[in-house]
Amino acid sequence: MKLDEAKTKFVEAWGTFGTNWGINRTMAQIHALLLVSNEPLTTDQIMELLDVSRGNVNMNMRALIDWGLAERITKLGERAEFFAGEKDIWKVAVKIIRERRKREIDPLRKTLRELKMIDDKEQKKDEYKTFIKMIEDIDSYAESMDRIADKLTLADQSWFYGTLMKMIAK
Amino acid sequence: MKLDEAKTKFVEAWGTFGTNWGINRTMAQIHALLLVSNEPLTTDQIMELLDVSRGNVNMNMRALIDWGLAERITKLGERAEFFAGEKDIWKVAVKIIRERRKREIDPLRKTLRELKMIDDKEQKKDEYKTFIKMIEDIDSYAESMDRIADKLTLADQSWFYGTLMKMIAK
DNA sequence: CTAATCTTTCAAAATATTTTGAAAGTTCAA
DNA sequence: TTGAACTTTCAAAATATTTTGAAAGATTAG
Repeated sequence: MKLDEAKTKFVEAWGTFGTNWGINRTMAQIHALLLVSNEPLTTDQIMELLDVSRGNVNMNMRALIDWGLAERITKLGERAEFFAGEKDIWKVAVKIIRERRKREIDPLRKTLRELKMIDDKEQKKDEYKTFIKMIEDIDSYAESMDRIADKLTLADQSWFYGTLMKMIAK
Repeated sequence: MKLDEAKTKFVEAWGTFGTNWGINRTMAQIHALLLVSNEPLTTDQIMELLDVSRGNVNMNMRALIDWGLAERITKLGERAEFFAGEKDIWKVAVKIIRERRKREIDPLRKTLRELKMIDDKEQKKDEYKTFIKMIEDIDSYAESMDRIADKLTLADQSWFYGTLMKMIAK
């Protein structure tokens, strides 16, 4: 396989994987494109390379910037904006974890807290106890995941690959 | 809030969260319904309670059984099949992790392996080195996640809440 | 065997999500 | 100012996913 071919395949594949973890295809493809590009790219270049519309690039670039996965670059003497991708895979991973946590864990825990507010008079029932036990089990698990996500997010790479992975080792 | 009200809210909420982690709404709602039901339910009961079609219940029940989140129950003297949900939240979590790993990590690593097969003559280029470095960084991170998922999946609850969480503790 | 009861399938319909593209908005050099 | 170059917005179109429901397939009691 040629290098360029591999890069193209990478962009396509990253787009597909993105959809598996809640990132839309174009957003993931733009991100992949920035990852394999040596130079920052303009909106027009991205439109051309991915064959998508201007609006699509614009919206998804904003999302990428919002996630911290891309940044705007202005070049002196150039009118158009350029975009560069975060190339440090560790940082990319941390940012993705952060967003997923925000979308997947936080709202879950919020809802669980609300569900615990049940009328006093019903609290004698066995059925109540079973229900609350389940809610609390879920929340306890969610809390653990939250802590793990937090730790991973703040940790540095060497703690992760060293200390943590040694502990996890088979 | 009344207990029944809370249960209904839980079913609705679980449906919404499901979609955030790649499970469709009905599948997650059926799962939630089984979680809050004291007795196993029939297809007709689920149709009635969730107000969805027979085909929908049937397809999503199969998926739940496939994931190991529900099981078929036959009652002596009853013609219809009943379904019960896995109530142990720890086991539920383990099964969800297993499926997500299968969908999110395995195919990624497979693709990355394929992308490394680049023509010899291009391997001198700096551009090649940068690309391969990135692919390997991603794979190394994916491998770590894979190991963590594996460990979590095989671990027992006490190791998770005890040993691991102590290590992660802030 | 037959009919009643229950389960499964899948093409078509409904719904949800993503993408387009043209118009409006902004910025800046002249 | 003006207008060229660029960015943003968002309603409508395209696409993807989920759901329906009726028909076909199984199973069992009689």
